[in-house]
Amino acid sequence: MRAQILQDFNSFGFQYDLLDWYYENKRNLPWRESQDPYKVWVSEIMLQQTKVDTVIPYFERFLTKFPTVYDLAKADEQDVLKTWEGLGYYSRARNLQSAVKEVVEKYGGKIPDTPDELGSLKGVGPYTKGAILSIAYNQPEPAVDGNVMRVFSRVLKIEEDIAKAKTKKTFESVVREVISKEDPSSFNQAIMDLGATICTPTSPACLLCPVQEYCRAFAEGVQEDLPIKTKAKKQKKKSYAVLMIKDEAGRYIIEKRPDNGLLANLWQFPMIPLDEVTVDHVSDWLYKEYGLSVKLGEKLGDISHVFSHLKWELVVYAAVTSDAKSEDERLKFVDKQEVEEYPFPVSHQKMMKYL
DNA sequence: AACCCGGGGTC
DNA sequence: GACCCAGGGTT
Repeated sequence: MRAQILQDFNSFGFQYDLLDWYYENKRNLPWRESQDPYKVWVSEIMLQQTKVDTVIPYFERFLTKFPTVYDLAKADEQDVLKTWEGLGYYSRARNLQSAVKEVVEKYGGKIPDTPDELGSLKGVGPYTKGAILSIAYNQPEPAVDGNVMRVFSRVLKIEEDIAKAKTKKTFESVVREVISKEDPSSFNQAIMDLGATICTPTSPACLLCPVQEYCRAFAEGVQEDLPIKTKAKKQKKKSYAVLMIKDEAGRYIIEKRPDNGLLANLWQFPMIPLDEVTVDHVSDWLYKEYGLSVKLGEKLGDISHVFSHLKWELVVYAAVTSDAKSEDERLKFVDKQEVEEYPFPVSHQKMMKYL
């Protein structure tokens, strides 16, 4: 079945030309300055669903703040989230720290180099496991991500839907056969560089491609039609009133989000779901939920924020309270300067201009 | 297998 | 807007 796909495919020629190109053209990236498994790990987590250019400054800051597994293991989670602020998918940061703690406690600080041990760490799935084993430990393991599926769907003209889990397994077995056994680290990184710079999603630069002669899609002129991927559904809309509540001492009220689900453990200005109450009952809702007495002020603005699976429509209001504290554990009264010490989602950073 | 989980860049 | 990105966890 799988052998069929690779029938008449010149794996050795492909490897040679790909690696030859990579050694001459590889990108200089901060996590490529060594093969330190910790740096490779951090970079791979940050790069999940995130472009290289976005990651670079975060990676530099993160490594400065948490240079070793020991530094990250002992860090305060809020501090870790603050360093991750703006990067998105915040569970990545929490899972990473949790896994690093396990590495320190269970493996004496040495990052495992076996598929089973590595794959059992929180946040380390099939892709990241393969990436660390190949890039840091030179093992011929597949690391199949979007780039790999795009490149090989074209080179081998694979027309299965890459959104399906089964298709990903097909690519894993393909890579397992095609990967260079001499330099698997460079091979996997070469495919990623190729996918990012030449074999791009739209208008690939086939005329510059080092493996053009091996590409079945190019031979037939169908490279733009691959990979085949079913479309994502569009976002559900949710509306909230957001209150910038000021107390009589001039402090603002912020709220810690729950420790699971969307934007877990990040902070925000209190939000009132407008599918539950209308704007004129916002302070009633707030009193019921938090025991807080608030007087609604003027409207400050509208903010729209798109996530991968939902869309927030936020209406921001000023508000005042004569309460000076709250029994509710979630709430905190902080002055304007202090707000900056807490990790906020980007949607709420957009309202800081109203402070 | 389907859904949840961010944010930014591009066309 | 729609799509993409060095995916993983949960149900």
